[in-house]
Amino acid sequence: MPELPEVESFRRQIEEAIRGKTVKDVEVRPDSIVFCGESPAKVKKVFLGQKVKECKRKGKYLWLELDQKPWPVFHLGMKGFYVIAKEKPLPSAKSVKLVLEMNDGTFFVFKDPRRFGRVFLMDDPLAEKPIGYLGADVHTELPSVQELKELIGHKKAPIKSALLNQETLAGIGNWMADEILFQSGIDPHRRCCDLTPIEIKRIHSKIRSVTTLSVDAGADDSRYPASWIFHHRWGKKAGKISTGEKIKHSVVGGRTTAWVPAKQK
DNA sequence: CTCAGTGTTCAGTG
DNA sequence: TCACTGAACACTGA
Repeated sequence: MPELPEVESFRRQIEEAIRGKTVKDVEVRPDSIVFCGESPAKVKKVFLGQKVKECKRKGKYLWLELDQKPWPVFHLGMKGFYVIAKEKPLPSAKSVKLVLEMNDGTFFVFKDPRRFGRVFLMDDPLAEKPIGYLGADVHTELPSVQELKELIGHKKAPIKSALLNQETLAGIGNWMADEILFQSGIDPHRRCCDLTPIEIKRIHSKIRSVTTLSVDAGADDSRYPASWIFHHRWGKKAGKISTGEKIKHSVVGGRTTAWVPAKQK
């Protein structure tokens, strides 16, 4: 689920559901991996009795600003998600990591079936380790074309790897990178330093449009334009885009990559 | 039964 | 030292 559009969409739902409310009860399901070694008791103490002032995001990280620090910072990993509910999850509910009961009876639930997600406790999320090293957020602080050129123009890595690198730009994941390069008409294997200024300009424009469109669609992929490769990239057998050209799959930047050789040079 | 996957980190290489 | 690559991590579903 979680690339920038999905995380931004969760952020908005979370603000809507629990902003300004106070945490009345906390259930932490012990998991030293997801909670980075913090004890359940400590995690519980961070939330209990605190008012949620804001829910913020940078790249794929999201955090709650509470009355007191430290603040909880979440990363959804590959399969993590949040649920806003009116009822408490049953003890038997699988992959639940954290449940917050707010003072109005709303429940905030964090689930992570694959345990690649993380919860960190931080005093200054924007300055500290993972988030502090992120590049500019492609939704809220997209660099100019010129800045993008300076950021990637000299790199020897494939353009797809550069787009996936969160220290270069924050928020793009596997499907977004493929979508951006598909719409830019650029082969994902191309080295950054071989791209022309015109091509970098095209990539810049598509970073903006793919991000904006998917965020505006609330990360509901059924609302993404029918022309997007997104709708066809997973059917690995005989995959074709809407105009009939064949989709090829290869590995770039360590990730499965879907691209259309007939359209991407 | 085996393998890939909407991600990140870290050891290893040049 | 730096840029880059590939494996490891944990678990589910095809």
